[in-house]
Amino acid sequence: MIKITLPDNSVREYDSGITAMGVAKDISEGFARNVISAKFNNTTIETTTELTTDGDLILYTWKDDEGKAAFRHSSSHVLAQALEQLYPGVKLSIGPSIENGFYYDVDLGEHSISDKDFKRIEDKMLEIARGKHEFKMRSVSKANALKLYEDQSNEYKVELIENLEDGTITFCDHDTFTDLCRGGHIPHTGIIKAVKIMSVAGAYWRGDENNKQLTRIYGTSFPKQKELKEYLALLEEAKKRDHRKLGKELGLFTFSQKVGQGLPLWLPKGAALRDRLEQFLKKAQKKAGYEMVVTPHIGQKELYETSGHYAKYGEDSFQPINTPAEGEEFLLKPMNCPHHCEIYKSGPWSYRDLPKRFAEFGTVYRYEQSGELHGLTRVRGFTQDDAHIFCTPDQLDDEFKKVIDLVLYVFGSLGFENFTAQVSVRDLSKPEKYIGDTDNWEKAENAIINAAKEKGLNYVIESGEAAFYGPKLDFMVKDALGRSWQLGTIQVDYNLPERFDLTYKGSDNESHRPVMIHRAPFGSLERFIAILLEHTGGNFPLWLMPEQAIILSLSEKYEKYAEKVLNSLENHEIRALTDHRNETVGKKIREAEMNKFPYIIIVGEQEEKSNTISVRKHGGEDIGSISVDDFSEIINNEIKKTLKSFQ
RNA sequence: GCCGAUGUAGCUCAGCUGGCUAGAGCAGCUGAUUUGUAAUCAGCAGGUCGUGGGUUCGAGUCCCUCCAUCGGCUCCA
Repeated sequence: MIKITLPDNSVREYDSGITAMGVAKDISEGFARNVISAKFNNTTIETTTELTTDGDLILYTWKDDEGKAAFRHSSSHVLAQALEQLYPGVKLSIGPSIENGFYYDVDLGEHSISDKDFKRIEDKMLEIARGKHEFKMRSVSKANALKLYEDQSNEYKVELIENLEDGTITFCDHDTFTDLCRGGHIPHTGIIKAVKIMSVAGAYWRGDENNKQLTRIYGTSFPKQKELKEYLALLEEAKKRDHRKLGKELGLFTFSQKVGQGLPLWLPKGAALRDRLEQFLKKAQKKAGYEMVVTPHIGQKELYETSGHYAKYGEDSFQPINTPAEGEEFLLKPMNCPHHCEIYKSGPWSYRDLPKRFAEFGTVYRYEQSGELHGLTRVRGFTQDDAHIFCTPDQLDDEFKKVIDLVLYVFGSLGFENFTAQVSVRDLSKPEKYIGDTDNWEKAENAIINAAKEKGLNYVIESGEAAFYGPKLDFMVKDALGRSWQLGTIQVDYNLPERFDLTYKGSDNESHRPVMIHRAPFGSLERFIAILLEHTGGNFPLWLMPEQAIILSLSEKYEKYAEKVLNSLENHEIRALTDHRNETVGKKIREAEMNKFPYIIIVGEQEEKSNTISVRKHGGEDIGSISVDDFSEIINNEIKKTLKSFQ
C-alpha cells in the first residue's frame, strides 16, 4: 500500500501501481473526466503513470495553468504529426507549450508554409485528434534514440539527445507518431476539440543567430470550440487597443517614409500629451531634489570611447558625423549619461554636496535593426525621462529606494497596477559581456535586491539581463496583445564614474569615487505613451487628457452661449473646445465619443435659459443639467482621485 | 539583419484566373437643412495602384530589385 497526499492534505491509501487517473476516479468519476494532467512529488507526470511510492499528488484540469500547458503541449505533438503527414521529410526540433498556445519549430526542407495552408493543417490535426489516440511514454536507450533520428537524418533531435543522459531519455507515442519528449500529456488526443494555427515565423535553431533558421508554427487549441471563438474575439478586441491604430485615430503621432523608419513625428495633440507628462514628472522631480540640465544631441566620438559605449555598440550604431576639420568625428547621442558625467566633472564636489541629481528629457538616437522597429515601443529616435544621481556609496541604498518611490508614484498617477519588477543581473557564465570589477557588481546587485525587498515589490531575478555596465531594476508592463515591455528602469553603475574619473572630497579630505544611478520612470516618452494608450484604450486619466470636454451647440443660435460656457470653463482651468459645425447633435455626439472626449457638454435653448450645461460622460452616462461650478467640482474630484502630489 | 506576409484616394477596404476612361463608404469641398444625446440629404472633387525594372499586343493583376509596414526570430546602451 502507498499513501497519496492530496493538495487539501487529505491522505488516501492505494495499492502500489495505481495511476494518477485511478486516484482521480476514486475521488469522483465526474472529476476524473476533467483531469488532464498531474504532478507527483513536484514532477509533472502522465495521468497514466503508475505510482509506486508515497507522495504528494496534484491533479490538474483545463482550469489550471498546468492543465493548459499539458493540453497545449499535447496539441503540439498532434501538430507535428499533421506536419509529418502533410510535408513528408519535415524535420522536427522542439515544440513546447507557451502562454495561450504552443509552437513547433520545424525544418521544412523544400516545402514552405503560408497562411493559405493553415486550414488544411488544422483539418488534419482535428482528424488526428478525433482518433482519441492515447499518449504513451516509454524509456529509450540513448543509442536507440540516436539511431531513430540519425535514420531520419534529423540533426536537431540528434543534437538534443546528445545533450541528454542515457537512462533519462523518453519518447512519447500516440497513433503512428513518436517524438522525443520528457512528458506531461493529456490522456488522449480526443480532448482536443478546437485548434487554430495562428502564424508562421522564422526562428533560429536554439535561438542563435548563427544557426539555421527554422520555421516556427504557432497554434492554439481548446477543449471546446466556443472557447476558441472567445479567445479569437479577445484578440480582435485587443487589436482595437493597438497604440499604432489609436495613435492614428486620435491624431497623436505619425511616421513618414521620407523622414525615415522608426522616427516618430508628433502631431499637435500628441505633443500636448508629451508636454503634460513632462510637466507632471518635472514637478515631482523638483520635489525629489532633482535639477534640470540640458545637453546637446551630439558628442565627440571620444566621449563614447571613454564611456565604453563606442567599443560595445559603435559598429551597429548610426555612424560618426564628419566635419570639414580633418579627423573630427561626432556621434548622435545614444544615451545621456556621458554628457551628465561631464556636467558632474564641471565642478569640484564635497560629500556635503551629494547626492547630485541631474535630470533631462534627453532625446537619443539608436540604430535599431530594421526588423526590430515596432510602433512607438521600439524606435530609432526617442526621448528618455533621464536622470543621473551621483552619490556616495553610503547614500546608495537610500537613493535607490527614493527612486523606487518616484517610479511607483508615476505608475500610480497613471493607473498602472499590473506591472512586475525585474531585477536584471549578470549572466555569471558570460563575464566577457560585462565591464567593471566583480566586487562592485556584487555590491550593486545586492543593493538592488535589498531595495526591491524593502519596498515590497513583486520581483523576479533574471540573470543575463543586466546592462553591460551594471545591474538594473526594470518595471515591466504588458501591451494589449500580451507582449511584455520594459517601462521604467533604475540602474546602478560603478563603472562610468571610474571611466570618467569622477570624484568627490570626503570628510577625511581624501578624494573618493561616487556611485551613479541611472533612472527613467517612464523609460522613454514614446514607449510610455504607447503602453498608456493600450492600457487605457485611449481614455487617459482626466488630468492628462489634452481636451477634457467638448461643447456642442445645438444650432448657431446658441454659439454665443457656448462660447460663454467655454470661457467660464477656462476660468475653472478646465480644458475644453467648442463644436459649432452645422451638423446634427447626433453626429456631433458620435464624433465626440469616437474622439474619446471624457465629457460632452450640450447647450441649447433650455441651458441658455437656466444658465446651465447638459453633461454626458464618455460612454453615454447622462449627468444631466448642472451649473458650470458643479461641473468643475466633478472634474476636480475625478482628477484628485488619480493625481496626488508627490511626497 | 533573418524567415514569412502585406502595400489600391487623407482613412477603411473592393478590384475573379492580365483586357474598355480603377470602384465604394467615411473624411474633404459646395448647397439645402438649424437640428436635443452615437451617422440629415444632394452634388462635386479626390488615385504616379509603394519604387524602379522586366514579361506581354495589353500589367493594379505575372516575374525581379529596392523601400515601407505587419507577425515572429535575433537584438535592445
